[in-house]
Amino acid sequence: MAEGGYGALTIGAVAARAGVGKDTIYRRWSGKPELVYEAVFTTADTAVLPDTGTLEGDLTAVVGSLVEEFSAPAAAAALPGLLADFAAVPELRATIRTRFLSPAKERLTAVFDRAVQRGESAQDVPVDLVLDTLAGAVFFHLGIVGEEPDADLARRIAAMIVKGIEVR
Amino acid sequence: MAEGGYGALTIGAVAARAGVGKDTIYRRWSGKPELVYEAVFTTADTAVLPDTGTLEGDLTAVVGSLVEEFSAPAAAAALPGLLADFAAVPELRATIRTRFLSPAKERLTAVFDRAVQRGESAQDVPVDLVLDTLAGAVFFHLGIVGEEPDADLARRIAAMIVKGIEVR
Amino acid sequence: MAEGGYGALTIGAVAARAGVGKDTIYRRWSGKPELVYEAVFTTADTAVLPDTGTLEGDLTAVVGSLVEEFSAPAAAAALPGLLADFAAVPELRATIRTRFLSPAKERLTAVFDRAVQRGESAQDVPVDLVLDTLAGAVFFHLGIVGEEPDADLARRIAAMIVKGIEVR
Amino acid sequence: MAEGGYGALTIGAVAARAGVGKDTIYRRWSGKPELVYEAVFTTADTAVLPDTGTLEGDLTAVVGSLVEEFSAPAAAAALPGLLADFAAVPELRATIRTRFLSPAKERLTAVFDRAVQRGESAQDVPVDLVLDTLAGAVFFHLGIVGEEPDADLARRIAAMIVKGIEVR
DNA sequence: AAATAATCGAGACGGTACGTCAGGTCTTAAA
DNA sequence: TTTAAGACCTGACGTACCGTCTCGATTATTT
Repeated sequence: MAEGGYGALTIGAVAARAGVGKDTIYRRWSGKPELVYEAVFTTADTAVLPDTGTLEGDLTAVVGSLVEEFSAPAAAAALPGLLADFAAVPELRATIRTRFLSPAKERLTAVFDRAVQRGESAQDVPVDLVLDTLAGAVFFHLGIVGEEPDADLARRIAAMIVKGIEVR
Repeated sequence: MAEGGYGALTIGAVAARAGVGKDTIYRRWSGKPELVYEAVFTTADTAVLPDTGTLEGDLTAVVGSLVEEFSAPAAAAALPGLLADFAAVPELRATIRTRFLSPAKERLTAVFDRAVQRGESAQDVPVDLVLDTLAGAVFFHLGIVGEEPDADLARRIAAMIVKGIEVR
Repeated sequence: MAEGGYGALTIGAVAARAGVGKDTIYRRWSGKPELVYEAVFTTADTAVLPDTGTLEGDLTAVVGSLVEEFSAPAAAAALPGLLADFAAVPELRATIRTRFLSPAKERLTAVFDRAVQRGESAQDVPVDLVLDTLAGAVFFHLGIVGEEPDADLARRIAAMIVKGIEVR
Repeated sequence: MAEGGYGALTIGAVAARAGVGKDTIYRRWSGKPELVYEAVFTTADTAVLPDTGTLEGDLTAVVGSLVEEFSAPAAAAALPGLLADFAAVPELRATIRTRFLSPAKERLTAVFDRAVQRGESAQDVPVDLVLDTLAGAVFFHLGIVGEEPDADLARRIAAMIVKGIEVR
């Protein structure tokens, strides 16, 4: 992944470098997308997000973890091609949210629960849409356009969006 | 594009269906990405955006045009693979903003100019980041996750983001 | 063998159908050629050839037994590929005469002994060459060209050759 | 062919050594059997057989040309596997006589015509059966059993068979 | 009767070849 | 000069079998 990117990675080369037959790869993964996904995005991020006390602070932390996830070298190289391959197959497409966003969704839900209790947020926040927006922003900015992972990025994106959620 | 998606479209098939030699294709386009880009995203959207009088209204209109652009059948089928191919080559990657977002950027700039004059918005709005966020949200929601193009989507995304820009 | 021929027969399929592990096959036979040979050509033909009283009659009986051996369904399906595999390995090639022709050779030797005693044949008949010719004729006619096993075939081949051996 | 035999010859290796893509091979030949056949057995043997004046002499010449054809290094290495592959496919099997024996058949027919005119042979000689016998003898002796091509072989086989054809 | 050894089925494994496909370049003959 | 047609080299694909190997489970043998 790091050497040539998603497109240049071939099952045959992976097998050869692993000292393994191609069959052994195909026995465990159905193809390149599954293999790369598992290799790159399975380091379960179990760190508990801090309770910063404000919606904006919490949201910045969530976006920060997305930035971290999407800007890791292997991930950045893999993401566009990987998502394209998933999106090309209806069955795989349906799993994208779960695969890439389920930890973020849990965190986001917790963040909103706290915000509701503090009275900062309404109860009917459309979590999936917010998540798509956050992830889309990070993915497009880093993965597609290829901007460097600005240290301040998470804060700026979070700030932009938090206002639309807060109860004024 | 519409029949099999970006992955299933081959230069050979395009040439054959066009009753043309492959060379004739390569004489005009450097490869599949350029060909598909020009075929799908070149219907210059020249419609002038209405001046709705409010930042939120104007922004909704901009996001609406993005939704329209990204959810056209051929575009939705092409986008993920197309962006992945562009993103895989540094030279092409640098052109993504221009290619896909330049009309939207013009509009967005105009919208912000008006908002500044109305006192709704500060002068230093980071247009590119806002644009990445809007485009990312729309692309991820429609192109990747594959949600149907909700009629209300543009308004909801715009509403979410406009608050972060408005001067309170 | 009967279902798909020698080429379509795989050790794995044999093992599976036998409800046996592949190792169990390899523990008993060194590979496909040995396995098929033993399965198809080991039904020891112990029938004693009749003493017809003439060289031609005896020879017809010998050729007849060759025809019978080579035209059994499994044998006809196996022979070309089997012989090719044997012929490809020098050590196995050396065993072909013994494996496939030793019963016929015994009979042929006996037939010639009787013919010499009757004065029908010289003493220095080149048994191996005659045998190669008889076997080659039968194998080529049935196994390769694939002619149906004509009931009269043995007599016609024997008649053709007996004249060259008889003392005139 | 000469280096590893029919079994060790692969389309990929042929293509590589020829500096050619595999597709180019498959575009011209349907597979290994056709490729090897054309490479090894297409050097049309156009030499006119001499009219020796006797059936035995003529027949020796015909068998001699078969011996020559089947004992050329590439041919000897190819024949068993090649015939096995042809014999395994009904459509190809039907072509074996034509492919390998048609020049010999022409010669044999001419030889018999002359023999009939000289009164040495009956008119109803079963040419195909004689040819199968001659070819089978040569093939089995050289190709399968692997005997060295004895200089005298053609004469001995011809002598054995001519008697069965001659009118006595 | 318990401990040990041998044998087995299942099938994973590293290899190698298969035949197909698309990419992008090239050659040819006709327009 | 440009074109349609398609051959060409390259390299990856996903599949099939090879013969070896490692597993447990099941028998047999020994203690």
